[in-house]
Amino acid sequence: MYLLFDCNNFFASCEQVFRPDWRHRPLVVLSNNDGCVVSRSQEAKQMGIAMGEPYFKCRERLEQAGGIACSANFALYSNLSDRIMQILEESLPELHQYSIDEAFAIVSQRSHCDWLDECRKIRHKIRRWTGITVSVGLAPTKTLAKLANELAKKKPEYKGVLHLPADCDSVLRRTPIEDIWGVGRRLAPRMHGLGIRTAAGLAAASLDWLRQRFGVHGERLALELRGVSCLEDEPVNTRSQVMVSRSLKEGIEDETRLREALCGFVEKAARILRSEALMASQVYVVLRTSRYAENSQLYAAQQGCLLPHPTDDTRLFVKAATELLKALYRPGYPYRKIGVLLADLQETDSVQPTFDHPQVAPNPLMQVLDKLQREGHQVHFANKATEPLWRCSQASPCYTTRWADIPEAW
DNA sequence: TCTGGGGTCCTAGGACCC
DNA sequence: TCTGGGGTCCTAGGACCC
Repeated sequence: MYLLFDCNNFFASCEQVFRPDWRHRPLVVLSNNDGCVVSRSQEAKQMGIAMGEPYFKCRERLEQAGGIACSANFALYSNLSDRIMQILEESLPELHQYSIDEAFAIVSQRSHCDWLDECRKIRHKIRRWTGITVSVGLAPTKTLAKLANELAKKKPEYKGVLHLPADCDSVLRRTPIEDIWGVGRRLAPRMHGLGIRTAAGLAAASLDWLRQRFGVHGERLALELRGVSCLEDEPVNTRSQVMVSRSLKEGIEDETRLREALCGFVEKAARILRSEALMASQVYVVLRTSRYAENSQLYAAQQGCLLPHPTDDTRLFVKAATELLKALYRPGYPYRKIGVLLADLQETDSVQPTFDHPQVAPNPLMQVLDKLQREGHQVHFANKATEPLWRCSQASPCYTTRWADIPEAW
């Protein structure tokens, strides 16, 4: 059986933990550049503010309702996430974190009633210890556990915990197809067109027919809904790419300013790479104007290159990225997004030496640089932009990760 | 005026191999 | 005139997720 723990309104809830005066009010957390709504309190949801909605479209409504908007504060969210995951790990035999705010546990042996009871206790503990409310779904497959979790969140009568057995046809009949995990904005209309409107309809469809039209993905969806588990248990533990990119607050045409922004992103990406003891042998640069620009002002391009050998040296990445930007850059466009992707990652330990590069080891200069930065020293490559080029107007303090920001109680 | 960032997996098609 | 069969690897693009 799978147990899925998922935090309610996670980013919004994190903000409310340290601001009791923000509870029971419409609150939204904004994406980078204060562009889109990425998390909403219950009250904001009730106002009809949609997930992913551009902030400028709901700003006035929110302000009129006395609501609050915060810029995303990932230092805070990651830290609270770590605390919650730690509680789960201590309480459960096999846990796989799936995202910043959810984790699957795989359990067996005891009855689902025992586990329901256990989940209620864990839920209570997380609430007491972190201030965050989680919902729990229990089911024989991950897809059903997702559905159980959604229902546990929405329907107060379940009090945050729900078990769905393999034969839950009556529930599936009431579940629209677009509410199923793995059915997105493309698949849903296609399925509707073929007469599949509910989860029950999908579960009942012929596997061969689904395979033909939707590939292995469609077949797996149906099996999972029937209670036959067919998704991977083991998450891929080493990532395959590191990306750092931002939308810029204003269109930038100047190549030098773009390069400075890019170099800052390369530096950050390389630091992430080293913090996970990885090396990369491919570098990509992406550059684009606003997606919403008129055709004559629209430009989007991406180009990559292969490095002579896997490395974790920021200087080599900067050199490659700078050359790629030179190749991609076309004058006359107001660029709104730039970023770097490090790919073809390998664990430093398992990189093969070659005749040209017999010594594979973390770059010592980079190690020193990382150490200095960890200690709070400001040491950077001189080609990096010094002013942030994106907006982040109203981030909350880092209550749990920065000494100066620790809240006072009196 | 204003529209995020960072991932994964699958598939089809091309290049190449014996 | 007639031109196989069975593979692997890589990449781009499309779909999904939070």
